[in-house]
Amino acid sequence: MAVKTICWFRQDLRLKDNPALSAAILEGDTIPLFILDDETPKEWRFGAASRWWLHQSLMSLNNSLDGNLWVEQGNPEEILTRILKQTGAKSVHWNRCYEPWQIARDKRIKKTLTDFGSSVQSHNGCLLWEPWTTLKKDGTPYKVFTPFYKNGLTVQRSPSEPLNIPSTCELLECPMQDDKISALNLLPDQNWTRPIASEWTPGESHAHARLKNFLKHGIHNYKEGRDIPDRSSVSRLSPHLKFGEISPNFVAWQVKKAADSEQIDNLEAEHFTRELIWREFSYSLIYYFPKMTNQNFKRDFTEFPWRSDEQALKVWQQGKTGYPIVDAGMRELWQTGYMHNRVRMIVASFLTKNLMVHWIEGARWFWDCLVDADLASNSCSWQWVAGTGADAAPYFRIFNPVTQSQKFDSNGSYIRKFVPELASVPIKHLHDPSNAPEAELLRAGITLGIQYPRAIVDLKETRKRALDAYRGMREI
DNA sequence: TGAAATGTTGGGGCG
DNA sequence: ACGCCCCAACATTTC
Repeated sequence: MAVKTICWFRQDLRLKDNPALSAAILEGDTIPLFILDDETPKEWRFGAASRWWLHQSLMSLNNSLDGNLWVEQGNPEEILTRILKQTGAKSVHWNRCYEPWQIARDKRIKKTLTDFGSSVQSHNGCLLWEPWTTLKKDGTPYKVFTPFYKNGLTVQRSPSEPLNIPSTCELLECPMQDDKISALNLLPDQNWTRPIASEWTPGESHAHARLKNFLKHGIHNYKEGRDIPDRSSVSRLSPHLKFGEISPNFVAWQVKKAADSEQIDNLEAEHFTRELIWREFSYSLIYYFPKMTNQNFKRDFTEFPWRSDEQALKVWQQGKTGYPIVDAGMRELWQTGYMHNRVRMIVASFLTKNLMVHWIEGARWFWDCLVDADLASNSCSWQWVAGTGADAAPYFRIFNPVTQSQKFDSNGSYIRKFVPELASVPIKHLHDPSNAPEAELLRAGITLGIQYPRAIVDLKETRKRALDAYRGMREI
């Protein structure tokens, strides 16, 4: 009788370049398993957009596996033990996860399964460089990005030839019904009005298509174009990476290949790779500083007088701040489950500095809305903007949403797309309608406070307020 | 992967 | 021709 083994899929919903899957298949008849984990801490359960994505991604994976994906919901420790018993499988493979609660969970499961007599092998399918390989010479983790990046490029492993989709895919037939994925209840209810589905197609093949398209078009102007929210110069691979529909190794490998063969410019390739390494840096940070997800990395911010302003938070969430670039970003997020990176920085600066609301509130809202919500990237990036993080922007670096808007959405097309009520406002006043002459707005069909809100705060005043608070905190 | 305040320079208008 | 002022353009400092 053939050896049976389990490949436990978690955040690696793909066949290509999947070390755990390849290892399992090499070992014997493989049971591809996904578990919707009951143990995920409540505050980090997926929001509706991510659940929608997960549903689609599982359907796609199941399809690639000829309908043989085993799908379960509950406590993975019990489920794995049960399946081992039930099938007589003798080993389990998975790709490592790095969130603090996942590490604790996996450690426990490994012990239980080993005690049970099964072998357990974990693999690296989610990162280029695992945290324990990126330490400084003195054995401590990097807290600054640039040295992390530079050292990494010279010392860490280069992307390796991606693993192929196992061709001799011996899968154990799944005994369950077809609607097992639907039974997870990941899809939203009837009131769902967000046009996420028209914006995105989850799944491994679309992840590959997106990368291919990016390497053909977007990357050629990446260095400049990545800051223009209305231009398609960014890869938009983030949700695919988050669910592991594509591996960072595969992405880095393709970029390197294209650069080596001079299909793309070296400089553009570097800038894009740099962003991939930011992701690695974030993973290293939460691995060594697991409290980053809930607490300021910089301890001197402990006493910072964040304002608890429910009303302001709500207005920000709804995209009704009266600053068009902020509102456009927040509405893009709500409607599409995504926000362009430049705009993420602008809205985050606005929330944490102009409104002086704690970054954790912003992180939670993003977590709820984003299809690419990733605990490491989300926590570290929020802390970066707020000035509380590792190698963060200094607190006094406060974005002016009007200036940023003029600079990066100079023709206003991003604003007009997501804040359609302002479509007829002439470009001269589009970035800051609250300071436009009443008559000009009226001609565009806008009365402030009716069709579009008046700015909720004064930029100059709130900037000063934030700086004073920052100074006050430092003097303690 | 800022912005505002302040400082410096240099050209042009003008008496 | 010269000094003076204005101010844009750029540089530096500060938050």
